[in-house]
Amino acid sequence: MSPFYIAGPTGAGKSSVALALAQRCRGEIVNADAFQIYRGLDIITAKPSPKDLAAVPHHLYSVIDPGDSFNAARFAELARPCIDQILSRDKPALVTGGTGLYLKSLTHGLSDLPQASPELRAELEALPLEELVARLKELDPVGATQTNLANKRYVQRALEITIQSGTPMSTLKTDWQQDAAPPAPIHGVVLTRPREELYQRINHRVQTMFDQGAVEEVAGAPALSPTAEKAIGIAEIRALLAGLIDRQTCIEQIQQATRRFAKRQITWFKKEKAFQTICLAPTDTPESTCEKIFRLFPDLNPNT
RNA sequence: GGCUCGGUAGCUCAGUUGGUAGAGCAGAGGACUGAAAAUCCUUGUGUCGGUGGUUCGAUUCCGCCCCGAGCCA
Repeated sequence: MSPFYIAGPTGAGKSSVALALAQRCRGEIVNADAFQIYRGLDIITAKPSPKDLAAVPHHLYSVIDPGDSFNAARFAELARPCIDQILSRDKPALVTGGTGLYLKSLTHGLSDLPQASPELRAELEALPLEELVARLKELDPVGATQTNLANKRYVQRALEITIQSGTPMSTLKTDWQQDAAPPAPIHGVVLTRPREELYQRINHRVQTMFDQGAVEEVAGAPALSPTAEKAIGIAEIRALLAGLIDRQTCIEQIQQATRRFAKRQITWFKKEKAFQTICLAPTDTPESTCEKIFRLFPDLNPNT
């Protein structure tokens, strides 16, 4: 048995569909969102409500200290046993989230690569991009052709792998081709909406976050790790708290950043051919969406 | 009513010593193997406010009109 994935851009309604689906098929939900995994920041990361979290088993929500750094490999290490355990109890595991890389770490696995090294990273960070590119070309010429050399972060990572392992990154990376046979059958859906509607939902949701106390949440947040700090809204709300922008501007900036993020997610999921895309309409409810999913995946339906 | 500035891409503006125009932002598209809500790449034709005139040719010069802002009555 394999898990069932519920992916899609932010604001499409993944969480409520996952909840309804879990209730219908006695499933358990596993989080695949890079920020809902941290403790705290419940409002700003749009976590399911306490009521929803209590309604069916939810896993990997609020399990990482926001002062800790986290990454895709650690996610996969946590998620795999969690999924296996659910499946071993003969329950559907509904992996739900919008972080494409995290989902892919489960569907396709990650190559066996060295972990991030804060010291090396800081050292590389100090160097100009041209210098990093030159070093990569020297240490791993093949890898240099496979890396986006305009993206400093990718060049840094390629160097980090090569330097730490002593082996060129290009020979360590396993094949991740789209058409290559995945390690296991992949079942899942991408839930999306027409662009205009999705954007309206995002705008509305950000407004609601402010009504619910997003500003107070960020003001009272503990020290955040560099990774946790990247959640959309934190920088904006801090600017508001510092008096650099007003509330309306802050809301608009967060809405815009979220819309852009959703667009990037849409781009990512477009090429995830293993997932069935379901484009939802305003009239769709979590229930009606479940029916659509059951039609595509009859095995999930407990009544068949 | 008079005078002075403005009116150019969705927004803020640049520019054309007369040969129909370009930046930033917004928007759109794309990439993605341990920072991924991150990071990076690509992408700019618009009655140059309207209308007459001068000119081979006007968004550019001139007249009038319309719309803003300011000053003087």
